[in-house]
Amino acid sequence: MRYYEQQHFIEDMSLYFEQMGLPRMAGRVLGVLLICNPPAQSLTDLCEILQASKSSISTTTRLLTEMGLIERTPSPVPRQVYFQFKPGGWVVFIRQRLKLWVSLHNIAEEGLELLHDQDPELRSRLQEAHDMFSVIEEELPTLLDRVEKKHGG
Amino acid sequence: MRYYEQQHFIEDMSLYFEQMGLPRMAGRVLGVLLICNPPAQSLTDLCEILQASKSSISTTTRLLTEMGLIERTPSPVPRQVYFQFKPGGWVVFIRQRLKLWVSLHNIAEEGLELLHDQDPELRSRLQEAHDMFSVIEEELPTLLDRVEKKHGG
DNA sequence: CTTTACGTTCAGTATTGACAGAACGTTCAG
DNA sequence: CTGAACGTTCTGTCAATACTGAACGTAAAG
Repeated sequence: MRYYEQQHFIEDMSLYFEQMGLPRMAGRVLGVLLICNPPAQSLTDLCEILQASKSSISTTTRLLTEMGLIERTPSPVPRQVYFQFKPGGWVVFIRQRLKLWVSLHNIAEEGLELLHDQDPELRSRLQEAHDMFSVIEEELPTLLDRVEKKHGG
Repeated sequence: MRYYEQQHFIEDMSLYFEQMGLPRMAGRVLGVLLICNPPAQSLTDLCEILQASKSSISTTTRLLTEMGLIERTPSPVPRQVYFQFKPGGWVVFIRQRLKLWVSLHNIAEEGLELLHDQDPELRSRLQEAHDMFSVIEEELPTLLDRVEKKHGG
């Protein structure tokens, strides 16, 4: 029976989201939408599959939509909202996380201003962060563009 | 007065850690250890500066030590434990976060196994994740090595 | 026009986890 | 040997938040 393996996958996604500081339910919903067949599921379907309330599924789908990981699809049934994984969603997702990473870039600058008249040895603590995120901020987007093109083309 | 700007910096670090799904206190302690002079502070000092309890500072320093962001230093005073920012800590930190990112790589593989007999169109949802993290996992470490050498050498 | 099914939003509940306080062990000073 | 200062660990408490249930609005069906 494949059911338990599917459940396991969904649980892993849940755990992943938790470690990223995101709601577990978002991981579970995304987990379903990554392995389900057909790929589009209605909100009611998701409630059924995950044994969760309409409200939590509704708010979760909204979150995932804002994150660019899922999208609404034309519904085959009137009055039902269908969702599916959004192609290219992973790149958007990582771009957002990257943005979070490099926000430390600004904080490091803020700190360096505080230490502007201090010994370079003291400033190195923050200089290190500043330099690293400069490199990452510069290089990673092009790296992601490469991935994007590979998939899109 | 520079006090308020320092407080602002510490609060920004706190917020940053929160967004990364880490304890705020860890951000605050690190914030202090990034701008303090002298760079090494005792646990008692940190309690004083942050107006926090010994217990929370103690657990937080342990966490930050495990994360490779701070380290204990030889104490100038007996029976007191001194901490400072650990040179190269930022790279270690990002390496750990990267590890978290690419753990999705394994989850994607797990999912692809579930869909091994399915249509490629269905598998593309996970294939996209798998490919992206492959690239990141391959390229980012060398990028970080570059940063490390720049600073270390 | 009425009823029903669906999704959204709001208020309430439960759970998680961050932090404080207390108790303990250890080490230095007197 | 006694006492005090320090750090760690354990337990309890409080706050944040994820999730549920109920009320509401809406649109289709009969």
